[in-house]
Amino acid sequence: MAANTLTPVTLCKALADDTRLRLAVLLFRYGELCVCDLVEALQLPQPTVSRHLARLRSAALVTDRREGQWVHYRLAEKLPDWAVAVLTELMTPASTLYRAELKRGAACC
Amino acid sequence: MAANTLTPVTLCKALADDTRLRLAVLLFRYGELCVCDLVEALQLPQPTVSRHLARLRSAALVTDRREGQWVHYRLAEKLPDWAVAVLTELMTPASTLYRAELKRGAACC
DNA sequence: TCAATATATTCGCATATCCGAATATATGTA
DNA sequence: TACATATATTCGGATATGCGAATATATTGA
Repeated sequence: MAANTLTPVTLCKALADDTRLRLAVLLFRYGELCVCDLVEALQLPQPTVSRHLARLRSAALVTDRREGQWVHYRLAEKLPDWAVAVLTELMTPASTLYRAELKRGAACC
Repeated sequence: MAANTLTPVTLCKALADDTRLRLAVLLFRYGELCVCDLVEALQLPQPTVSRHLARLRSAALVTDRREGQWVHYRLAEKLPDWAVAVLTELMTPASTLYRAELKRGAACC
């Protein structure tokens, strides 16, 4: 998957899936999270989460950072202002819909 | 295509295509437009435009109104606030990208 | 080096999406 | 009624997407 420039359509495609939007909600709210946190929060198979994270990464929406055996994901720092604004506007309705919460106590890393 | 409730993912899917985003930009900017205006503005085959308008309609993002032989489309009036906000934030980058303009003089209706 | 843990990738399949081409439907007018 | 214009739908094929299952890779620690 080639790294894309973030355009409005690229962003919409990236968020046009429940799993990826839930991931975006979690990263937006919690900042940086490792894959195991996200797997735990979404209650989905790890390969599924990894594949969707790869999509978000190839859309230039998130970046990853390896730290030992863990890989931490976060929203890209260089996101254009409009992208941050769109994400911000999506957060409230998406959060209401998904009620995604991290079980911080059960964190694996 | 069954009429959907507008959710964040539904909205993103609806806008996750260049043609549909361009249609949304035009309707956002100009209010109400007939299909022939949109066909002229986008320089795309009429069936293509109609199909994408149908997608926007089934996403509950636009409504149509027949007036004689013309069908006028506009953004739905009952859009949730968050959807209007998302659209608003997408307008500037999308307009810059597409530079979609209506040739009002050549309007067909 | 071997085993355990965390993460990513590949494969095969079902379904969705997009498009061009052709056709169907609706309205207005002669 | 017949024809022209505006719009919608259908069809067939190419490509994209999402998923479960299996497997590969990377890191850590014994």
